Amino acid sequence: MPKFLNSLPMLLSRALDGIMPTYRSLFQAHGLTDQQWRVLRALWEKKHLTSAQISQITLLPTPSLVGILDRLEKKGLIGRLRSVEDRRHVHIIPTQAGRDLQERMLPKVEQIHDSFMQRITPEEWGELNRILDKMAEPAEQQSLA
Amino acid sequence: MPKFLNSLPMLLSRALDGIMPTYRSLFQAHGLTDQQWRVLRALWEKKHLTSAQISQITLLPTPSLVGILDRLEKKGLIGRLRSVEDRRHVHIIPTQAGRDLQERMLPKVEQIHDSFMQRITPEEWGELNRILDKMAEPAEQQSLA
DNA sequence: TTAAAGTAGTTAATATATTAATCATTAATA
DNA sequence: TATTAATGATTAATATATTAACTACTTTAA
Repeated sequence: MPKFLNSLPMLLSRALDGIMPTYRSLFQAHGLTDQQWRVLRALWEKKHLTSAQISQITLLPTPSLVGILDRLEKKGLIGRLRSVEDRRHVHIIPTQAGRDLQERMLPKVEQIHDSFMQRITPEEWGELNRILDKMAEPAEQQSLA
Repeated sequence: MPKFLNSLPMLLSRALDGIMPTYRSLFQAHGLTDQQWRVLRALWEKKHLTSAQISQITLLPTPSLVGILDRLEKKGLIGRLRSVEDRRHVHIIPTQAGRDLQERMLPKVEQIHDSFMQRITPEEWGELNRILDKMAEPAEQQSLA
């Protein structure tokens, strides 16, 4: 009967529920949501990225990005600039304030990451990555009429 | 620089993004969202559960459950019954239609689960559970002014 | 070169997540 | 027992996810 709790989605959700609050309290202390941080983080060391590129890196769906970018722009952390070569593209550019905020937050984010890493061995971390990527790797859609 | 993609949140998000679409297409074929299925699944073999109990089992936040239960109720899959002993509690009870739907869907859900299990060994599955639960297990909130 | 097909970003509609506040009810305590 | 504290569900406000549709712009191909 506890099969439900042992399902793959529940296992992963439980893990995320366990780790995200620690990250989130840091993000909130800097006025950001999880997703807003992800976008800033993706822009790390980049001059600019398109919305589609950010979506690919952050795994955030592009319709969600519209609002997320709106709010980051309103906070003065990024800017939007329509491309001249191809006017369909919009370059997302971190402002100086955006870069500063990233730089201030990144060490603390890495500190949290390290604290989680200390709970396991490097070998276990490698195993975790290997197993998860193997399970989630794109495959033929199975039929399920 | 690819440190971002190798973070724990991104690893787990990537895994979820990889597996959920397969489940989701099944849920959608039966007119349910991921969360609605989770609630039905939690009620499996139960006479009734309170909203708080469902939240604990499914990891769905109770404010979200209000709407989720509303929609399940509107579909005739569950019913709500205020407790007589303690009028603060509301019993969530699957209807016959709800039980029938669960029963029809469960084999296919397990089939999907099995298909993912076939990608790894039982030992790897054990490792995955052990490592993730170790990383996400509740600990002292770390300071992060 | 013009109509058709493709692309990037966005809007729209609905469902859920997050945090705080509220409401009714029950438990605890002076 | 009158008050206060605690509890369970809900509401409210804002942010995001999901799917489909749409718009402006580009590329392709007749």
